[in-house]
Amino acid sequence: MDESIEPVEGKQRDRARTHDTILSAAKDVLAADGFQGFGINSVARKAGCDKQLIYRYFGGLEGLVEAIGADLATWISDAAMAPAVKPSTYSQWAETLLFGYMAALRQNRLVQKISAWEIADASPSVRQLSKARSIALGRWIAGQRGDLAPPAGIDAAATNAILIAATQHLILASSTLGGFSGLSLATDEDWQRAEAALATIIRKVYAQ
Amino acid sequence: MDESIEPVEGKQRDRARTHDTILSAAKDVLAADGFQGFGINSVARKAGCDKQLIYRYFGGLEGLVEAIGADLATWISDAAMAPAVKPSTYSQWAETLLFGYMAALRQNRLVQKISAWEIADASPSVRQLSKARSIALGRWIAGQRGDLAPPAGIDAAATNAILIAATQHLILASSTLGGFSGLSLATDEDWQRAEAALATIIRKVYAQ
DNA sequence: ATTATTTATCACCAGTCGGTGACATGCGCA
DNA sequence: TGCGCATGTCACCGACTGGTGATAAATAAT
Repeated sequence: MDESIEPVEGKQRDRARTHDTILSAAKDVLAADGFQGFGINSVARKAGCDKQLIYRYFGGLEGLVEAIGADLATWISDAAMAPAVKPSTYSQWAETLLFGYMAALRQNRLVQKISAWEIADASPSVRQLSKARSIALGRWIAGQRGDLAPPAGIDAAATNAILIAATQHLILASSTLGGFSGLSLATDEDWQRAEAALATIIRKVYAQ
Repeated sequence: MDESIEPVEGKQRDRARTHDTILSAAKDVLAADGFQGFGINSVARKAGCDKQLIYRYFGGLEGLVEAIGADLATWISDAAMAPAVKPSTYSQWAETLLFGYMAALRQNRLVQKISAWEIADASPSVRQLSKARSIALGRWIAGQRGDLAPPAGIDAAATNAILIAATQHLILASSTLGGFSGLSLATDEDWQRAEAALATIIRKVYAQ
């Protein structure tokens, strides 16, 4: 008999490859079915391998989540491009930062999900992932920081938190509900409208 | 023997009472453990009765969720008090509406949870509850609507959606993370600071 | 007093979960 | 060649899940 027929495509005794397959399957399950359907069995099914391997290579679910977190260490720096022009006013700087964050978050579904779980669920696994997300975000903001000062009499920290909260909430709502509070957020035009409104707020609040 | 000793407190063959016990246990489980731990068995355990009764009185989990939704029909009208003075500018009206919503949402943990699940999870049960929430909210807003017009050149619908999104996100983040984006939201002073920043935004954007 | 009906409980089902120990198989090394 | 280790597979465990049919017990109707 010729046993070289059909090597079964992937059962090729390659630890590194299997490791990566599991990791990517885990991220898929997480992004698709949420933390609800996330478990040893579902990840193993998705990866097409035995769950025993997850224990061997990651030490169980906990280690798997840790590995995903490590994989997320640079999500925002990878996604948000550097500003084209150096901002010359605090208002410009805030706008650049907010839109950079918006673009980066919009194109990473997994990070969106994590941001949503952060406020919906307080399970240890979520904490782990949200910590990784937060660290990456903090590093990115620190890198963007300039020496511009906000106008006097404005609580910039609170205002920025509000603007970021709004941005984040709109993105999360759009990806599950397709909009928020009567504002549709499906098409690019919808988002241009939202961006325009945000820009107006920033300019009016941070007007020198 | 005296069999009147110890009537076992609640196993008194009272359908209405058992019905209410189950409903309130369901809301407790939902608010405490989230949708994760919400199920026939856990609700029955919490209510201290047999799960069969949930099928009999509510037709299963689905009917139970429906009943909870009906219970939520007036959450915001019950919580948000009527404005003390009738607003005379659009800016004032927006501020009143936003702070009313904020107060109502802050004091109802279950509705907070539902709002969070809305954007984190898309399960049918969540959709059901979030629909009930949304209807109650819409009715309330319609009741508050006046005949004031926003300043020209301002996209009021988008701006209001942004402000509501920010408010909602800050509340949800505060109850699970204790704050957002470096802004602490634990004490009343923290919230006064957030409210002040929101009021400033509204006044600057909606300045006539 | 004797039925009927409602209310509540129990035992059990198939299925899934996370987790583990035993086993097969292929690869590199001696 | 054969040995040993790394890789992958399988069968099984106890616990839990949603769901259902049969049964006990208390109340209402006759």
